[in-house]
Amino acid sequence: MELGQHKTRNPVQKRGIETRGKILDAAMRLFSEKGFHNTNTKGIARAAGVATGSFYAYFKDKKSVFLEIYKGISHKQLKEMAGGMAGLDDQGDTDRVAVLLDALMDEHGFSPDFQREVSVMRYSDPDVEALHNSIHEGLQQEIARMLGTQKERLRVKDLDAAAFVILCACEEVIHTPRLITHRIDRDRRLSNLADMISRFLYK
Amino acid sequence: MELGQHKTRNPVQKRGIETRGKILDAAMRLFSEKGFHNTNTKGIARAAGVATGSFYAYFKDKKSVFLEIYKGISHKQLKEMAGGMAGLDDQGDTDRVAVLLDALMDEHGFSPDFQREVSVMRYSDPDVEALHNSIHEGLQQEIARMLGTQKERLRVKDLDAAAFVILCACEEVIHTPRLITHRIDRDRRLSNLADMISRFLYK
Amino acid sequence: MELGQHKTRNPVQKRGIETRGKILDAAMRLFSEKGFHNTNTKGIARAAGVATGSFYAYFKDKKSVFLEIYKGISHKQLKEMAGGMAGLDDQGDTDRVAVLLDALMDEHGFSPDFQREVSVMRYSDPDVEALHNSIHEGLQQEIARMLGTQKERLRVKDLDAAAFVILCACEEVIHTPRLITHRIDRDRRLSNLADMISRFLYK
Amino acid sequence: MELGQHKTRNPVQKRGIETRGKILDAAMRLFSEKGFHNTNTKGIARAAGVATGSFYAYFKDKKSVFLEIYKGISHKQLKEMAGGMAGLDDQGDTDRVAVLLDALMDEHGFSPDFQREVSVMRYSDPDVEALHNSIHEGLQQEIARMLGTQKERLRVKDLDAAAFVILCACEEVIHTPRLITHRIDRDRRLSNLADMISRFLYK
DNA sequence: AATGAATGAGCGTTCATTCAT
DNA sequence: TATGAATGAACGCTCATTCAT
Repeated sequence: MELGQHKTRNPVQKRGIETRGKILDAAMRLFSEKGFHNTNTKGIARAAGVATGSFYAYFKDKKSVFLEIYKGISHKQLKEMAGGMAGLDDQGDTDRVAVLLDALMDEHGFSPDFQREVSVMRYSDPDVEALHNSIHEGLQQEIARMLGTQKERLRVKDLDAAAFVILCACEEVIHTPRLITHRIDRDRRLSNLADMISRFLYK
Repeated sequence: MELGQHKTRNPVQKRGIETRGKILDAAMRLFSEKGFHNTNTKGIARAAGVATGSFYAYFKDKKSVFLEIYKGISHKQLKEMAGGMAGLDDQGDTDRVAVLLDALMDEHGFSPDFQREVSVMRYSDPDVEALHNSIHEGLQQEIARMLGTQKERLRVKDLDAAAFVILCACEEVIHTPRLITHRIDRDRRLSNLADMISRFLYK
Repeated sequence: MELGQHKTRNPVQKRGIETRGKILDAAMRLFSEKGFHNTNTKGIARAAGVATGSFYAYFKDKKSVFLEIYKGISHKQLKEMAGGMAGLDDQGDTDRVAVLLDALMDEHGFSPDFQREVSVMRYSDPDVEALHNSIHEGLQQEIARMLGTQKERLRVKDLDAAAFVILCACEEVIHTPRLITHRIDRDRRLSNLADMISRFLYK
Repeated sequence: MELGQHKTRNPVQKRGIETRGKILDAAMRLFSEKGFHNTNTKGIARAAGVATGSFYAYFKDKKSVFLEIYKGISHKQLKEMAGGMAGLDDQGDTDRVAVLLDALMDEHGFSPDFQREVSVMRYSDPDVEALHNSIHEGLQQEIARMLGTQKERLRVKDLDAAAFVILCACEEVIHTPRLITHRIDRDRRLSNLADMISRFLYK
């Protein structure tokens, strides 16, 4: 029906929808645990408790499951972010930054390992890249919009660019330490990040 | 003689050194263009204009070429960074940040796309991860050391944490736009980044 | 369910069992014709009329097919030998030796060329060696047991050692001429062998 | 000059002859230790202290070294056997059999592991097979000739067939236990073998 | 709709042999 | 003559995908 659905089944019955869901769950678990390239379709099918063939009945190929999982996550992410931001129009500046950081941490909180795999894939796959860019853009706009609500208190003028820089800083600060037990503990990292952003933004 | 050379040829003659170099160049080009997983050894050999067997005469396997390239790049990187920092002990604050950014941009300037591939691989390969972490640590210490020379002018106290946050911010701001023709142009990105760092660091 | 099946398919349906069988047949044919080292997995698959991948669906690797074929043959061998021996408890001495020779010839009769390949492999592969040794031991014990039923007629005392020597003599006499159209014809070879064994064993 | 020398160097100078010898020695050592298939030409050259290219200057290919080594060994073998047999024209029967066994044991004594590798190769390579057959034939004729010198004492008539059967029995009895620490010790094996042969041959 | 057996292109890697120096 | 770098066909094996049942 939809474009890009490529002959895959579009389940409307309860059973089909469940099967589809089981595959998505299994795939997400395996991608997160072992990475995209070390996960194979047979493994996903087995983990989902279905036959290999069923996998291809519901999904065009391995990558399309990956993209679909990512879409789902991002959707939740953006909604959560928007929700979080909405409630703080009358908060103090420091709180705002804290909420922003929380929301972004939570972004990864949903599924840090899967997010990591996205960071990997976005460089080697155009589709993942495109999707990632659009999510990034969405988050950035959300931040910019939030900044727009308190313009008079801000020292920055170029809200879009500021949002971009903040988002980048947050992402990397959040991502990097996942890899190692870092010499600098979490509190020091986050308080410095929050401090940097506050000073940057506010008069 | 180096450890971990695993039966590979260690060329001393001109011809051998050239071949080794041709393979490294080709590998770097292909890794950068298509990513590690989409590059195969046959392809590298072909691009280098040598036979498959020659690849394995000089390198243990695909990954070891990758690591060797990365080692070379990082070595240059750290030296350059240290050099750049050395000359600015009596510069003004803004200049310092500019020089830091330049050095880090240049870091990627060496081979932006390969760096990108490193970011990819560090998540899925422990050796790449370890090497990347040690480079990151080196850069961070270099920044912290530089900050230490002008303590009285700084508002931040935790120099290590500050260095970490700054480095992360820079890396992501520099990396991300490589992927897309970005809506926010380079100047806006960089001036905001510089501004953020300056406000963060200095009284 | 058997141990050592290493992720391989364990077919229960007719189709799968057939495929497995086709692969075993083809492998046996090729091993016999060209030897283990000159037979490759692609060749086995082609000869079996299946894809390379199917080979690896049913067998861990090339060697495991070899061992499985050998196991099958040996099993039949030992059973047949035991059967043949059972029926002759009241036979004359010459007949006994004749029956023994028949059973051992038949041993090879099952698949002389494959047996030859076993003789080859046992020297270079520990698993083949172990299996071969256990078969050899089994045959030897069978002979010793048979000898034990007519002790009073025998001139040999060390039944185990006698069984060993007889078995060796038979094996080599049977094996060797497979290689060439021998100058000494089969009847001369076998009658001398039988004569030697009889004189050795009986008063 | 000679046929089958295929463009290989035919050294007459001392240096060349030495090099050739070093290669033969190294090859023999490696073939014996690791088997033909697990020995590679690079390894032989390295062990011989010469360059890969030199290997091919003196030998057509890997197999031809193998054959040449085997030829050398067999030559010595046959001569030794003939020598041993010559001196015993007036010995008693038991002694004769003992001498024969000694000579054949010694056959393998020269280089048991290389002999083992011959047993392997003769099945898979026609050239090795042919050579092996001609050696076998030579040994057999030597035995038959020896038997011919004491006809009146023998009960066997078909000397050629008897020689064949004896040789086979000896070979296998000698070979087999190389593989395992045998349950039946050497003395029991050999005395039974000698007994069997004596009873077979003599009135 | 669901199964899982079958497919085969493609991978990383080895090594006997050749050839430029 | 001697070197050892270079060659490339061939290997064992994997796995995303298809298709007969």
